[in-house]
Amino acid sequence: MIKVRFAPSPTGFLHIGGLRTALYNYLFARHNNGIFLLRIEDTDRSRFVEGAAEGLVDILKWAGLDFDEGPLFQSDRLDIYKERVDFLLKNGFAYRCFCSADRLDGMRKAQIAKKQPPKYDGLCKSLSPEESDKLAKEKPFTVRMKMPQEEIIFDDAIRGTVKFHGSLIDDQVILKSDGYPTYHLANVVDDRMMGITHVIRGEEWLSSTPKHIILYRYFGWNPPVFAHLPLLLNPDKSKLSKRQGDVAVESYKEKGYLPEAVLNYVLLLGWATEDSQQIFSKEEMIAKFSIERCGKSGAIFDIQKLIWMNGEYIRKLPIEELTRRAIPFIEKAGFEASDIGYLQKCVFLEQEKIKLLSDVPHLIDFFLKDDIIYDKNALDKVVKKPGVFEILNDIAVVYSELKEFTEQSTETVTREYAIKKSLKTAQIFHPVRVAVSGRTEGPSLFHMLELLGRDRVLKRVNYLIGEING
RNA sequence: GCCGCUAUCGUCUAGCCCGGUUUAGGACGUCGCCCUCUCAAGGCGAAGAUCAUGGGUUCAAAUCCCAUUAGCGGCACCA
Repeated sequence: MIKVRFAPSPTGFLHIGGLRTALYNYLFARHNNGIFLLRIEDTDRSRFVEGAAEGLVDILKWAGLDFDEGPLFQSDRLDIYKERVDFLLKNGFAYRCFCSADRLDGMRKAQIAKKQPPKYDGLCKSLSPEESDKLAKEKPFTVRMKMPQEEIIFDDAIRGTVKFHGSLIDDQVILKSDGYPTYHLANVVDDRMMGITHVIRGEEWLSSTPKHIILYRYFGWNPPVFAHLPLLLNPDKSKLSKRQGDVAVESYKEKGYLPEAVLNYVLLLGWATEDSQQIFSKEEMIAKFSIERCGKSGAIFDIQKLIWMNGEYIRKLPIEELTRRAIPFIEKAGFEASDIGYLQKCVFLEQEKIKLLSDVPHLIDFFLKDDIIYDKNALDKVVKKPGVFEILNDIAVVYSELKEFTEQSTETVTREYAIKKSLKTAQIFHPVRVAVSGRTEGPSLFHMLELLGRDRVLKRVNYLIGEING
């Protein structure tokens, strides 16, 4: 039975790169009818952020990456790690280290200054068991694993065979002086005890993997399959970071990206099909995903393509659904959103123009409020032209004489008026558009007029006539 | 500094494992044309890649081999 996990630490919001890792794990599990587990790696008390774990669960839910087990918290499992550390200590695979943080720090700085690799000098390694036991009662200590001085070779499902030499790797701290395990220990122990078969994680873990391999060996366990995903990059090719744009999935949600689009976009950052398919339903993702087709090189996060993709998904959404999702944004902009039927009509007229849900309030605001703002540019370009005053006056009369004020009837009489006056239709359409909406761009004119209704249309046209006069 | 990973259009990538079907394919973006009451959307088209560089192997290399370079990642009592 295939089993994978997503194992974030609760130190803040979910990173967009983390979302991709979670997605790949999720897809791999679903594709293989396996299990997807969520584990919260909260072993660093100094970086713990209140509410972060809940936030992680919420945003995963928003993204639709439902997990089958968890969330499991490492802080609930301290006894288990402690027991494993004792095992290592007893078998000589690890030793207590009583060096102070100051000593370690000074040593590291000196090594770096001498252009040497920063590495623990092994001072406490030579302590006898008796000395170690005695000191342990007096001083705080950490526990370090012993790195064997040999070549460590492992297979990565994405990168193939990878080799490191143990002599170059530090005797890693696996238990901190506060009694909490470090990532390396907790990760290995949990993956084993939770039955994880495939570890799919970011490339930043590749060089730690030999430590994990050795821990598995010390415990007498078979390691899982490792797959290290390429990193997500800033436009300058450095590891994607806060400084150069949004990395929190939460902020994409707030900006009005659809989870389907974010997932689909992130899917393509490091994975592709042979035919370079771009748009995937979730079912297709699950059906087609495979680790073998993951790329090896880092991918720059291109917001332009995400925006395009979001537009694609928005255009495909049924109008009821689109409106439902847009309502929080409409309300946030200060508009009343109780008349769903009316909002649906407004949103429908603008659907093909929406890139982000947060665009919606602005796109439809002239349907929702009376004191519309006339765009300066629109006034200059369209209204301040000779003949506009007369046209608007005539049109107001024509519209007021209409029996029924509909898309069809308004179009018919407007075109008739154009012929009668030997005007190009655009000479009438444009000023009317500006008069009723305040701007030059918008939905097709007559759909807009019908939705606005005669009263509002006449009121706005007459208002503009007054403005031209004044 | 040491270790490791990576390297195809501006960006995401296909092709590479199993050399010839590649005038290196698709997508975003850009530009042009069409449609059109505007903006979009849509349709059509264009520009854009000496396949990091240099050597081999071969009748033939983006594809195989070697070296080099560059970029990135890791080297915490962070994950």
